[in-house]
Amino acid sequence: MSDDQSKTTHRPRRVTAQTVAEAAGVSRSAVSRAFTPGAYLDAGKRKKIHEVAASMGYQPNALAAGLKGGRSHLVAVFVGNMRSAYDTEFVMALVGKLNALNKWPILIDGADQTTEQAIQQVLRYPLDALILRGGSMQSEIVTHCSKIGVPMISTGRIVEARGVDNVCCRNADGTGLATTTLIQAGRTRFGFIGGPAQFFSSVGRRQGVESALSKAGLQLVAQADGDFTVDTGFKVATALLKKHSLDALVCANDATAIGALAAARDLGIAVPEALSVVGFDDIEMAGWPSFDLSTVCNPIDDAVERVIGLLEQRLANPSKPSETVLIDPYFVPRGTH
Amino acid sequence: MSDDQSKTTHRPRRVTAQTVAEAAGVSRSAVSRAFTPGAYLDAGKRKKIHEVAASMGYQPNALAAGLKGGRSHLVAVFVGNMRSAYDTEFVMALVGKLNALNKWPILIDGADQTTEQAIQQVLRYPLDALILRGGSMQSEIVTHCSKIGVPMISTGRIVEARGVDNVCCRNADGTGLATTTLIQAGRTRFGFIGGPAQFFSSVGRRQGVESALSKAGLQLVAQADGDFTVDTGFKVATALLKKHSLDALVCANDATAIGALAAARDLGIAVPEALSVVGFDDIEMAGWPSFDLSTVCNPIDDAVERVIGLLEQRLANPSKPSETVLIDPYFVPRGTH
DNA sequence: CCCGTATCTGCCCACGTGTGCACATCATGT
DNA sequence: ACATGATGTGCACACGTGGGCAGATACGGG
Repeated sequence: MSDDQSKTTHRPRRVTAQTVAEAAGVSRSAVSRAFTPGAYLDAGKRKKIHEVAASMGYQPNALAAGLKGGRSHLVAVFVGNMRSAYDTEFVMALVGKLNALNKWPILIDGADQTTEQAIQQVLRYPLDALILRGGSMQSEIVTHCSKIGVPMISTGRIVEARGVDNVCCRNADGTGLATTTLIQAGRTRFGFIGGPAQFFSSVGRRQGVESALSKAGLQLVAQADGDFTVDTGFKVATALLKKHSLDALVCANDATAIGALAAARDLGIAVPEALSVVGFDDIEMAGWPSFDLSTVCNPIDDAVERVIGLLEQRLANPSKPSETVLIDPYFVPRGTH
Repeated sequence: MSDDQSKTTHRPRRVTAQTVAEAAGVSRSAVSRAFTPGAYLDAGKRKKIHEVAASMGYQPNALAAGLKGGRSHLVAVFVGNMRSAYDTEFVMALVGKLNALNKWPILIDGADQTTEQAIQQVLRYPLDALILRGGSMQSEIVTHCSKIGVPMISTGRIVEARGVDNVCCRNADGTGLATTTLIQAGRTRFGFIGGPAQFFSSVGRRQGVESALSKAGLQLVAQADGDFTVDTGFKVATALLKKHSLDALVCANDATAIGALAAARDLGIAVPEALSVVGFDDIEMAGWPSFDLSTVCNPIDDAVERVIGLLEQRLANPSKPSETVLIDPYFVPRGTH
């Protein structure tokens, strides 16, 4: 009796197909077939099974199903910087799309110190894919995933490796576009505030500014590195604007630009009359009335759609050659230029 | 031969313990033990196995392990509103903590139309727990989870149901605190902008304002409902400020307050000289130089820590009675009051 | 030499499912 | 009546792992 009690109360064991089969008076196979679209099963029996299953709260165990060799429907999503508004907007959009596809995103914080260990642990699941959003993934991990056959899709940073698909914005084109627009409006004394020096996107965006200026016979008056945050944008822009006389400030992302706007206001520099400020990404808050920031749209919906598309193609054909999709950014004129 | 080829190339099958065992010249059990801390195994043999495993990229399959009856280490996280800055900050913090615990968060977008279906699908996995962040979860789903024995932890909204632990902010205390502070500073003509009318947190926060005013012999001059976004905050605040002469505006969250700040500025109302504006949550951007918003901190780290604590307790003792943990908010004085 | 003990290892079962295969049932055409 | 095809169903296996159980080996004491 003590045994019975411990069995029935201590472990409220999950209801299984066998239990449902007994309750419905059919074989376990029939239950399995009842939940498999396209399987041969008498319509009446299928209905009966579904009723019994619903009353007992039965659902086929996805773990067992995934074990059988099919897809696990689990997708790891590695987020380089969870503090960044663009990355979070991106991830949230991606999560919605994956949910709609019945793929289950496991989120991993890439900024944490224990990330490498976490990735190792999560790779114990037979993942359908690993999606990288920005960040600086250890190449060791990429090699590992490639070895165990987990397809990877990188976005925001191009990873040149076997089995890695890429979706990335034409960063240089984006800042080039913005710079050209400002030049045509008569700006000549340009400053640029980047992200961390080695960051993929920061490098591309800087090049875009320099090359557009160079085509017009101009060059950067001043530049500095930030870290993609508002606070640092504020500090770096303050220092830059105090030291140099600029009439245009191109920032590597919107957060930096928003910091720069506050800096200009505090220094009494009129935007956009005396100074144009443009950002990059077009995060939601760039359009808020408080900022009304002119920026370069790094279209999230496009990118997410392409990521999803690549994922589907990859799952349909695992040996498909790797692909790199480039997304076209476009200038969004608002009130700061 | 064609068979061989299809086996070796078409399906790059996952490397299994059996393969490693053969390569290392040991039994499959030995491989399993090599990855099980505390299991009897010759130290040298364990080392050898680890080396071989590393070279082949072997990791024990977590699906199979979870199937065996232990924990799956998967935790579903249901996010009511992915567009809300507070919710995203909360989720990101939660994700980091779960990662550190080797629990794998599966994110589900609660705002999507297909949410109910998605939840049903994800419940096919034997989840360790389901964490609800805000939103209005169908009670049907709560009942279902309770039936199949998946523990739930709700945060941001108190769910009274069997098997649901709660972590929630003392919303009324928070706005009460802010209101009292403004009264002591001499404010008398109060307005309040809430969230959607039926929202749990909005109701509590409104009550806090009304009760604090009532204690001081005052009452609300004007109030309206928003939807917790900046844009709507701007519109609603504009309407409110045009119609009524207020000297204090309490907003149900920071986004609404940020919209209200822009509205006041556009209407030429000086903040904080002629009007105090306070928000709720203390999201990161409330502290940005552009806003410098006085607000009520709804401490994320505290709440996440309590959620994690409840999760650990629940896993250690599944029959532990449900618990409701209340978090104390506190006023954060900045530049808008 | 024998026995007890401590340490190590292999066999085998259970976990819950999907599905190939063989078989059963039944309607239909000749 | 019999062959044939269509439709439905149960058996049994495989998926990859953890761990219980018993057997093997080594070692030391009597």
